[in-house]
Amino acid sequence: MNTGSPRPSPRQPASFPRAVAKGRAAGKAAVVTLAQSVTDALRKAIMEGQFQPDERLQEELLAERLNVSRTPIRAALHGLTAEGLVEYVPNRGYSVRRLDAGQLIAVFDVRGALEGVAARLAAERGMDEAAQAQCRAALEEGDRIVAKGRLLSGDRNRFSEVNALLHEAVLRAADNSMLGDMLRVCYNIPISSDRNVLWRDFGWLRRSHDDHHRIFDAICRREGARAEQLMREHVHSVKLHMREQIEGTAPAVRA
Amino acid sequence: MNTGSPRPSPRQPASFPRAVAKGRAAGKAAVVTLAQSVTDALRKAIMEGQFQPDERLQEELLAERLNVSRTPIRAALHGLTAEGLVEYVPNRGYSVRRLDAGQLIAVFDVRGALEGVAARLAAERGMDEAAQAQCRAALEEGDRIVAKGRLLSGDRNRFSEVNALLHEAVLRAADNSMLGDMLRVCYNIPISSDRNVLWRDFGWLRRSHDDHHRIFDAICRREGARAEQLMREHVHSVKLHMREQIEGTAPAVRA
DNA sequence: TCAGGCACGTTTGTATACAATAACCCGATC
DNA sequence: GATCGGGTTATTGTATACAAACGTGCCTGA
Repeated sequence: MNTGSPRPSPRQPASFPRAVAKGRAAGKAAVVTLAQSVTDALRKAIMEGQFQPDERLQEELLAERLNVSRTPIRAALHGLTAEGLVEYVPNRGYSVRRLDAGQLIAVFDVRGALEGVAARLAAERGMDEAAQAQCRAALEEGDRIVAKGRLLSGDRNRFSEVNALLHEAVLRAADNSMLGDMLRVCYNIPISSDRNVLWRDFGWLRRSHDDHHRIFDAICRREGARAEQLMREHVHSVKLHMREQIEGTAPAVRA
Repeated sequence: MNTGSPRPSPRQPASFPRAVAKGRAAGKAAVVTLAQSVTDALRKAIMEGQFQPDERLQEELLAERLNVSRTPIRAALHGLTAEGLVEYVPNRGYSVRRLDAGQLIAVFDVRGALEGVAARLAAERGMDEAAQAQCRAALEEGDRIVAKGRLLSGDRNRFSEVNALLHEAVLRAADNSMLGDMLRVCYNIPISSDRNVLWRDFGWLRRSHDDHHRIFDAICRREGARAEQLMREHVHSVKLHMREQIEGTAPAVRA
């Protein structure tokens, strides 16, 4: 191998919203390829609403902004299309997918069905010790939040995390990779993600937390049908809550 | 792992389209881009079993075989990864996804949930005239097949088509694009596709057809819960049937 | 004035060249 | 004899050049 020739490799860590972490510059080398970094960066940008719905995502423009070539951009857009965040028309390119309120709500029907099955499978298969421990810890954390009787400042985010931990534990216990893949798609829909639920109504939060307790109980008792039923109702209530929010606060849905 | 020679490429997929239809030369102009043609060709090849599970899909090799460059190949492989047909490891490339019997069966749990919701939504929303007509035509076709009292030669394929038409009509009536996307993924799993169900057991075929009648009836009566219940049981019976086949005929599942 | 068409520019689609990473082979060393 | 290390090779990752397709605006002609 000739090690003599100078190689101009003028790639700089670009900044889009942030820099696409490439190389092993910052901490973890978790991200292996540029295409993945770009995918993550774009996903984040879209989820954060940095692009308008229906806004065109021109390859060259994005490439320029992220200081990479069009190749990883294309790969990322392709992937995001599969994730449902982006739309694609042959010879016309990519654009941010617009989801009207109806479609958004419709996602919850899918989520309800999938998470319901996950709960049932978790109950039928049984949770291992680690998953049970994770659930118990999450539930206790939730208990502490609810016990305060009102919503303090940081509690919303913490309850979101608690919520995520529980659903994730159920999903893992279900041991069905396809289920996981599909639910990930649901979570990636910007607004339908639980992370975006405004846990501002304390009463509703408490009810939601109670759902969690009952779902965990059903799973531990190996009552599959009940677990499924509870989980579906749980997600359904999120759907209703979300619909209220959408219909109430008009411009909140810019997706 | 490598038994013998360092580069084992002794096994060539017997036949493979020598070249994908480039441009709009052949027949339909339905396919617009090469990448899509390649995706379709590869999907078909994988579904037909022209590649072994876990077999590596090397970009250059495929490019050579299909007479295109690596670029559309990469796009196709990326897409097929999202579809669940292909696995990807960074810096290692793509390979045909191996699904063990368990995972295969697990797909039906997902399908059951999704199609169940589709049936419920179809019932709640109501079917338009066109969809109803499609269903009626399909059901009558099925009636004719069942009326014969036994399975004639071409009937298996025709019943598969009837089956597909019905499920598709329900899906369209559900009017939930995400549901459609996800079910498409399920259908693409090689063996789990209904098209691969061996409709050899006439009694089972008749029962399946009867399910179809009842599901359609429930949808027409706008009985959402019943439609969902019936559809889930319908898919569940396919799952059981499939499991029997897998466990019975050993080598049928080379997955 | 308006319709049609042609030319141009922009943007995507594909091919190819090059860089980087991971597997492999072989030899050296403990 | 087994393991570690360097060098080699095969294969993927990225960049870039070029071709094709679509949209646009101007020009022409009736």
